[in-house]
Amino acid sequence: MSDPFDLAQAVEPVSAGAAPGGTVAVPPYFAGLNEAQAEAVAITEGPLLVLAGAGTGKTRVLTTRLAHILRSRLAWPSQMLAVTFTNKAAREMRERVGALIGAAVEGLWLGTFHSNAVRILRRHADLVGLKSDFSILDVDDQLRVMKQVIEDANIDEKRWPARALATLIDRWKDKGLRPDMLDRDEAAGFAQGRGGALYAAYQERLRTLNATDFGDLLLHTLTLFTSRTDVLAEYQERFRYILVDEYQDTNVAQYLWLRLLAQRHRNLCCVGDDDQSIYGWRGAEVGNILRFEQDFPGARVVRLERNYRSTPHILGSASKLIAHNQGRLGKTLWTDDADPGEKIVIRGVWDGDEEARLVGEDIEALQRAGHRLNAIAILVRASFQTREFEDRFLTIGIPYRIVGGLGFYARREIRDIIAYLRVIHQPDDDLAFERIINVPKRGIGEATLQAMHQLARHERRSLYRVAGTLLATDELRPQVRRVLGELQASFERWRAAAAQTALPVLIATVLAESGYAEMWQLARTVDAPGRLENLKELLSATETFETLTAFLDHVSLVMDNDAQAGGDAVNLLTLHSAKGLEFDTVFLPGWEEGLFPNQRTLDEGGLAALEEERRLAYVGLTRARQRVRISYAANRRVYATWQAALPSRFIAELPPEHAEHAAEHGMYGRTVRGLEDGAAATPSPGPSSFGRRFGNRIASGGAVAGGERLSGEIDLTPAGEFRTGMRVFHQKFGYGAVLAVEGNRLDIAFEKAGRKKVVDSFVAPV
DNA sequence: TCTCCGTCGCTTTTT
DNA sequence: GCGACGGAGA
Repeated sequence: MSDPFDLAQAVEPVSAGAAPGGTVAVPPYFAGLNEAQAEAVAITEGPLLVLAGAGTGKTRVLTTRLAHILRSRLAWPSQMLAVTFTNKAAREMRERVGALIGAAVEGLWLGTFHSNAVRILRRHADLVGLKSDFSILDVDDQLRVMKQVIEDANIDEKRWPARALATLIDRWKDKGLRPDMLDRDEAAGFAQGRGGALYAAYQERLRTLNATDFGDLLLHTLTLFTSRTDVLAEYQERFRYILVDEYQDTNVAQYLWLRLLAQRHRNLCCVGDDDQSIYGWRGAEVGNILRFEQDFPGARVVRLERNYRSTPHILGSASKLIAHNQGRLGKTLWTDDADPGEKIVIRGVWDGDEEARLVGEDIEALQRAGHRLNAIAILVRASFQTREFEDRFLTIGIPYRIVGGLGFYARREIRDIIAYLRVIHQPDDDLAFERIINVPKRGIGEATLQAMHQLARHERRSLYRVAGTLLATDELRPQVRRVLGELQASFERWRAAAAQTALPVLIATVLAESGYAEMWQLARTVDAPGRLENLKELLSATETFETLTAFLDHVSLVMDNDAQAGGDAVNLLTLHSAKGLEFDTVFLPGWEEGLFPNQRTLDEGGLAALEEERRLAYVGLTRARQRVRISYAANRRVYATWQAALPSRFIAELPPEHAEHAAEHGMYGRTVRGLEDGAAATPSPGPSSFGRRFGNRIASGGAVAGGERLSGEIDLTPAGEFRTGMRVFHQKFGYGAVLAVEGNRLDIAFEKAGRKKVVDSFVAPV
């Protein structure tokens, strides 16, 4: 692997600032901060790492710090950059800072890495080969492009799936690596050494689409900063103070990005907790936070260790557990709470059904004791685990909500209609156009699309434009031509209307005139009414947007999980999406070897992966304010078959003085006998099916399909070589003679098919 | 172009 | 055990 820090080496290290630090008078908003918190707020100058343990008042410190800098007139809002990972976190911060200092938050650069990057990139898009109205692809689009690239390279997509390539490329982008920066070993990682070439082809394709994916937003800004020092200098000068939340989750690209921006003023404050780094599998580098003091010489480190959230028993358990990890910066959470609270309860159960039943009973008991369901959460390792609980809760009538899951904008009907809007906004958005060209069904099928693609590639124009050309020919069947013509006419109409129509009205028009709404009205599936509901919801959600562009930007960046506020309900969510949240009562089911820690993760990532799993357990425990109930089942259904399972190793890492096994049900005992019946006697159910398949992919050799792609010769036909009288061949219409040439359109008398107008790229001279 | 059927593959997912 | 996807046939 090449040194991911190549880029950094081109950059001066951020040196120690002579930090004046501290403030003179103590402003009122310092009241109530503990000593460490106050320090984290007051040290405004120079690099600062705030190690904020779970429940130590991190958000409060962040917002107070922001307010403090603004109040002290150290910087104008427009000179501050505050970066979060989620839109939700950004929103919360904006609200809380707003509450502290009022309207001055206007002008603050507060947002996610991605939204801040877009803001910069739109201004300078031309410098990295994009137009400023570039579109931001979501994962689906990304995958579709990837498939095209793989297909174009004549690689068998079965053997080398687009998914895998996408992951590979994403990881490169996470590291800040452009195609030209890969070293040989890395580039050879896919389809017998063609990974690097495919990456380059993919980037090229995105450029012609005037599009970026998520990783590009950062990568392109990095390119911009390193290639144009004048632009970089402008932003370096502007951002006097930079604040970063959840620093343990930054990837290399983000690190480099921050490092470049912070270079001038050196006032970079990063807040994070190495023990809560759980996104390594997505390219996050715990190393960033571990290395902070080396990266930024002279950095100060403040530890927030006083916990205001959990009971001593919970804290004691969490601390003991996480102590099993190596390579931590080390913190010890403490609380001066005199009441130790309830011990953590650990329960072994027979199977998933019993587990769900038990949790259900507990919740009912809590409910009777006056606890609110909103304050109860069930945190699972994998989302499919929620199903058993849902089933049970439906049966016994406990209201619940799934937190996370498919976000509003990820739903099919919403994506479809957004595709319509994207085409209205940017007719050249091929991916969007392709998505809806036959939705609802118009009879425009694969064959038509194929022809359009061929022509589009040949003429280097978009599908939408090409459609216009084809409509003037006999290339398409009359039926298809009519329908496509109507569609295009509709788009022209909508586009003309877009400028002076309110967004909800525009969308309603599109829904009605495209037949899309009707499609769902006629559908007699169970989900149809819900989808129509969602579309209605979209209408009201768009009311607040001034322009179509503003809305589309919002959509690409804010794949918000609409906070299903609702009434009082139990929360079902994954451990990953629980980070940053807290609940009175937390249930942690499924603590079994193979499931948690997850076997596949272990297979792929070894010790580092195990430690990340442990951090996940730590995150789970520290979500709880008052009580934690852990459970493990002796038998777990994995896909079709029953697997025997052993308790998670993490259970043994919980200290008996803080965590106790509930009285034996006698149920778990049966397991052991069950085990002897010949099922796997090894601890983990996992490695059997999971890991192996991945191995196959690497082991098996040749791709290659090739040969059969039609019409290489047609693609190669140079333009303008047709003359009147020339004899030609057309795939569909057969042989004929050219009667007239009008630009790229030919008027041809075919021997069998009669007189037709066709596009020259579909015709070969003979 | 649509529909039916067999095969494959199965974790987490802030943007 | 289930859904997504691709190929074959109507």
